[in-house]
Amino acid sequence: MPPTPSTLLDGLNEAQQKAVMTTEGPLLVNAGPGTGKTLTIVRRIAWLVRKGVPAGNILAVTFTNRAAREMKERTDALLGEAAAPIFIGTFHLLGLRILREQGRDFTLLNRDEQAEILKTVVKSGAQALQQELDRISAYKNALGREARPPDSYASYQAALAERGALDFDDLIRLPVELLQDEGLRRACRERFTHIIVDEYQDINPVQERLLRLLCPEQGNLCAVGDADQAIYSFRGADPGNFLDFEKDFSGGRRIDLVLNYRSTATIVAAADRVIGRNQKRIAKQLTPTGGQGDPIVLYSVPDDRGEGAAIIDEIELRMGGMAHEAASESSRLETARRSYRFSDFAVIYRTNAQARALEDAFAASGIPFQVIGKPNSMQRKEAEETLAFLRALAGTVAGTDRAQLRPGSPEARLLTEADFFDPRADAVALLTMHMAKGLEFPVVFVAGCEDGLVPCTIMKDGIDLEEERRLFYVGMTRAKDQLVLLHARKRFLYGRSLGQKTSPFVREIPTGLIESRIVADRIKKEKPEDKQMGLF
DNA sequence: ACCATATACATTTTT
DNA sequence: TGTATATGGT
Repeated sequence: MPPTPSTLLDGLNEAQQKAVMTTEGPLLVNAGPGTGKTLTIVRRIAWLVRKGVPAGNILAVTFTNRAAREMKERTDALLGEAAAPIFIGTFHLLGLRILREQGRDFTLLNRDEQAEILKTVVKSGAQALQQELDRISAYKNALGREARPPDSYASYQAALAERGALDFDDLIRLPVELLQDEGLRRACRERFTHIIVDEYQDINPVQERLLRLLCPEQGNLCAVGDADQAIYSFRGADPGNFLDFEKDFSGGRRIDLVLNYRSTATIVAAADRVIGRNQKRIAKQLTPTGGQGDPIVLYSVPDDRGEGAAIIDEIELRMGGMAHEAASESSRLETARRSYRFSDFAVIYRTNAQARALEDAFAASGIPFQVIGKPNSMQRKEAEETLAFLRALAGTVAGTDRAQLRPGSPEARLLTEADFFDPRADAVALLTMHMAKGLEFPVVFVAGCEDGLVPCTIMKDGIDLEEERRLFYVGMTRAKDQLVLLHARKRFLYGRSLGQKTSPFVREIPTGLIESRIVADRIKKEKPEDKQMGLF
């Protein structure tokens, strides 16, 4: 029995209900971390259908396949067959569909193929090629805001055209060009009468333009997101679109989702205090619904090896290591008394370079772990082959329920490694703060909480301090039960010694919410046998 | 074509 | 400090 409109509001708080029921006109849903954003979007879609909006008129766009898939599965679960005509997908899939429907035929290039083609028109090393590709991408996404295209631009574009090829950026850029045609624009606007955009704070100028073309001035555009989690401006995303939404869409409404269902009150209070320091934001007070929980733990460790050791110690303690049970003071903690799986833990860091020392520590401990991120060049070929196979498989499987996907087709090419990541694998996740967005874990370790790394100023000065703070905020708010911050008093990174001071962001957390633990420097002349014994 | 050695240089990256 | 590319030799 399909749910009636009233059951679609069940279990939602007042703000969520409003976000579901405010179906006409521009609407900004300002949704803090853990506030039930996806639930709200899915109920809104179902609500629209139950209110009589033809399912084919609904457009829901996201940035990642993962988010799109989750949204699609949950919508299907609510609506069943009736959900089929709803477009739920990434910006790139939307662009691809528009191009296909307009009769455009093309092959879609992946990054390596782009580099191959660029290599035919400019002579430079692999690294320089990658940089040039980045510049080309930035230019395309800036939509002419950038004054001059990079030197190779014209010849690169000519080389693409010669081969009838498009790159990922073209999937958004070209539809924007096509939609300059008034007839097509009108047709699209009639088709998509209700638009929902997830992670709106991360849209770039071309994506914004595309939305403007698809949606009339006072149209039913529902922008969902959180300016406090805007972490991709270095890539051309413009959080100003989110902040200025109410100005840009006059008569638009705003609904704040502030009730956090994910984290303990301690974690919410700490994160809220930290992010409150930012100026460029829509102030909202994130409010916990859960219990107080344990204090945030701040470890001060001698160096990066000590950091790995402390993390492993804490994990073993929670996995019921008998050796720790009686000895450790930590067994008093609430989180120490619960039972965990390895996949309940995540180690989050600012730079990939930090992963190595942590990997070594995990490898030595025997705790299963997986580093989520870029494969190195050695693994890359292998990964690419596996990926091609999986894409082909996905093509045949998906092809059975929808004609949306053939092996090797451009649509299959939109799938990435992350889309085949098996979340059931019971292993500790090691990942960057960027990769962690949208995920949650019962226990989160944030490694490298030192000045220079959080915020990350070692590479470049003139960083965006507020974006760095948002990153740390994203990291903190991934934790459900327990947040553990680690600060190495000494760290070697890129051949430089750094990390004497604790991260200034950590110092913004009220002291009452933090419990400090200091691991002393190792005694200089420790016998090697003792160290070995200590591992077992 | 290959291997050894020099040297430059280093974040984050949804598709 | 490491890696990845550039170079110079064979």
